[in-house]
Amino acid sequence: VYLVGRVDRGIRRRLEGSLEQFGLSLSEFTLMSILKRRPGLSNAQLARRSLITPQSMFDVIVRLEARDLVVRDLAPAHGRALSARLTPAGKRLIEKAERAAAVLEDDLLADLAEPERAQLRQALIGVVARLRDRAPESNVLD
Amino acid sequence: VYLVGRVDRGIRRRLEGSLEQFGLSLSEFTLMSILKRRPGLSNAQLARRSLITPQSMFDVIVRLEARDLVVRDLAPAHGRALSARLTPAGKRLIEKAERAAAVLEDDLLADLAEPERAQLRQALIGVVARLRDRAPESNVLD
DNA sequence: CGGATTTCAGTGTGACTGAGATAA
DNA sequence: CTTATCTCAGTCTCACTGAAATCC
Repeated sequence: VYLVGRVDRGIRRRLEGSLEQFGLSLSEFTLMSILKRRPGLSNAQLARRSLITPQSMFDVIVRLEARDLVVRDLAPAHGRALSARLTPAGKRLIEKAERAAAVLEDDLLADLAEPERAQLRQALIGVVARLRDRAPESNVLD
Repeated sequence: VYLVGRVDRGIRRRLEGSLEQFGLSLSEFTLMSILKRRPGLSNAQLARRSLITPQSMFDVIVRLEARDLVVRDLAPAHGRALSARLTPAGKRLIEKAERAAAVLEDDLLADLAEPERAQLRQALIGVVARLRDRAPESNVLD
């Protein structure tokens, strides 16, 4: 249980150090990284995906919007929901940042061969799924 | 990379909720859990093990000391270092808290059979080791 | 003196809860 | 009316940096 905590704190410090050259915090990096793969998600959807509250996610989005790395427009036919996506500048920045992150990840996983890496990834994805299942307001569709 | 972050945030919320019945924060729980297995470690040693600064660890220890869950005495022949250990009350409390944590962990790993669990554990331990290697002041001996 | 440790003090980020406005 | 969203405001815990004192 707290092995995950230690790994997270360690990665956090390392990755934060590596991301500051891009002016990105870890939460900003994470958000942009999700948005790159799933453009068009709303704030509420992003929050559920990341297992944080919509209010917390909102802070992150606002900061990135102010820097013109993210834009939002009204989601097609869906209440007040705002659909978020990366701007061209945002895309360029996340590409560079992800390359730095990949270097770090590769270093941390140096002891593991490819099949084991995939297995680790799968195991973690499984745990995330379980965490979301058990969440107070689970919304599997997002 | 950020899979770990998501898992950690999810576990954090869940575990914090489950630990508050014991009046323990997650960092307090983690410290006591380490101390149970490795009694006699100093503040600086505990900090290195947990990948946080000695100042941060200090805050946690002070709180637990005030509640008589942890005591410290001068380490045998080693400068100013104070050797920390659990009090009987501390031992009783961590036993109960760990049982609650085990239930949660079991639930999260429900999809994985025992060999895969062991493999996941080993992979994470490997990453922690790598993180400590790369740390600014690595002290492998602790 | 130098290195490791403990301790005190101040800071700040990132998440949280609570409350209000708007839209289907 | 209910539900989901977005938004604003305030709070708080945790770890951080900086600095000082102590001990081989």
